[in-house]
Amino acid sequence: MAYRQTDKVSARLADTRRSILDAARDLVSEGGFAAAQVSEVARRAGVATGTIYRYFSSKEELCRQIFREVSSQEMGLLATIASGDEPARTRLVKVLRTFAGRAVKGRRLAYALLAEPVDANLAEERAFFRRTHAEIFSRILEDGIEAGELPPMNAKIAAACIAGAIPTALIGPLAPQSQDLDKDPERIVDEIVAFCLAGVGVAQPDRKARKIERRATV
Amino acid sequence: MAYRQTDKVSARLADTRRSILDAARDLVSEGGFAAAQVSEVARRAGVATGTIYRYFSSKEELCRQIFREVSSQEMGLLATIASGDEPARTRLVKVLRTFAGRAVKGRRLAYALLAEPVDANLAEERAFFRRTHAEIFSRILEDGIEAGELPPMNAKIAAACIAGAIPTALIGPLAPQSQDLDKDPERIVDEIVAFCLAGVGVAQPDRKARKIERRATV
DNA sequence: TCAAGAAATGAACCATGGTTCACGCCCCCC
DNA sequence: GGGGGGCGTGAACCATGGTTCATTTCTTGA
Repeated sequence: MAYRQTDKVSARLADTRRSILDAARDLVSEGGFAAAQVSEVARRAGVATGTIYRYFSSKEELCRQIFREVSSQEMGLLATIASGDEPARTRLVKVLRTFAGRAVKGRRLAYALLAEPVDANLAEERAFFRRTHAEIFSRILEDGIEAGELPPMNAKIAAACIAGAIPTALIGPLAPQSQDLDKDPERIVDEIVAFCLAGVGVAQPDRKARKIERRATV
Repeated sequence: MAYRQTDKVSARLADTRRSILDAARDLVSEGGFAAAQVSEVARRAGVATGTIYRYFSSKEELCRQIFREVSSQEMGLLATIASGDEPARTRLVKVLRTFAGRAVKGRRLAYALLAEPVDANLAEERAFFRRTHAEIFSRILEDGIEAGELPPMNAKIAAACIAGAIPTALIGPLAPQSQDLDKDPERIVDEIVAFCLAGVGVAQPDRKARKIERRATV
């Protein structure tokens, strides 16, 4: 025996792994998963193509990691708001505004996570991500129905509608022009959230009330 | 000069073209665009692979044709309802129920048209399709707002929300189990349409009224 | 310093699936 | 019926992009 991994080395390995993940994530948030070609990731991370395969068994696994890292961060944010002890309607407004607001800010990334064409394996990961969204929405709705804050409805279906409406109205061919989104994102987010709230039977607050609630979100 | 295309020949050519298109469309509605590989289309149509290229300059063009044929049929259906002279709210209900109803019935095809990963060129075609949908919705909404049947809102954004909510709630990972959709499609369609109507400020009709309107849709 | 083994390398490899093309056949007109 | 095409064929070709692996370059303990 003449070689055993020392701390210094394993730290360097961890660094390399990290820099590969970072490179991949950057590429994804710039140009979607399509831009994250193995050789390009390697170039960015400053390693050889083959090196990627010492850290990830396949491109698919690398992409999956990226997906998990990014999406779990987003979901954590929403889950925290959702599990607060405020009234359901308040939590609902905050969650929707946060979801929409973050999608606007990180449009390219949101596109990659929610809408970009990906292959079957990544699609699974995405399905999980979206289902978690829907579950967060639907749990709040159920709370609200139980508490009499919201009218009775099929919460799962309403949640799916919300999870479809918000990204569609913000990303992709039905979204407003990108420049308009940058110019006045709040107005557009307001409008979309208003649609969803009305959809689940929340009477619209007037503009002044809206402004107050707005402060409470990311 | 010793050859000029005769009627018999051009009829045969048209037939072949048609059978290629049919084969491709069948494959798409069975397994999405992914299943429509050139060699497979050729096999189904009973011609050689190379023959496809005597009728279509590329696979992309073939797919585009399929897309147009199928989607223009769907859009025509909606456009007809939309341009009727009934009150905006009635037209809206009919259009939404038709859109949702057809998506449920032809789920695989709807998936291919609306959600399946496709490459950039087909994505353009899809964008057109979806924009047309949104335009149909938004025109009705504008009519309704103008007539005082609907509250003021940004019709374009609301239309995008609708165009996102309905497919998301019916197709893909957030849709109910396929067997549940088959068991009682109407109930689910009702629920989704109710969400969208509420979203644009239409007070919910009670169940009896709904049943009457239901008869009026495809 | 040296041997043993891990880590890194990147050019070659391979799988997939669209596209081409040299050839044979059929159709038209003289 | 013969010649000048267009039409049909399908095996070969090619482009893309992920994956491998023989080789080289560290690292480590003796």
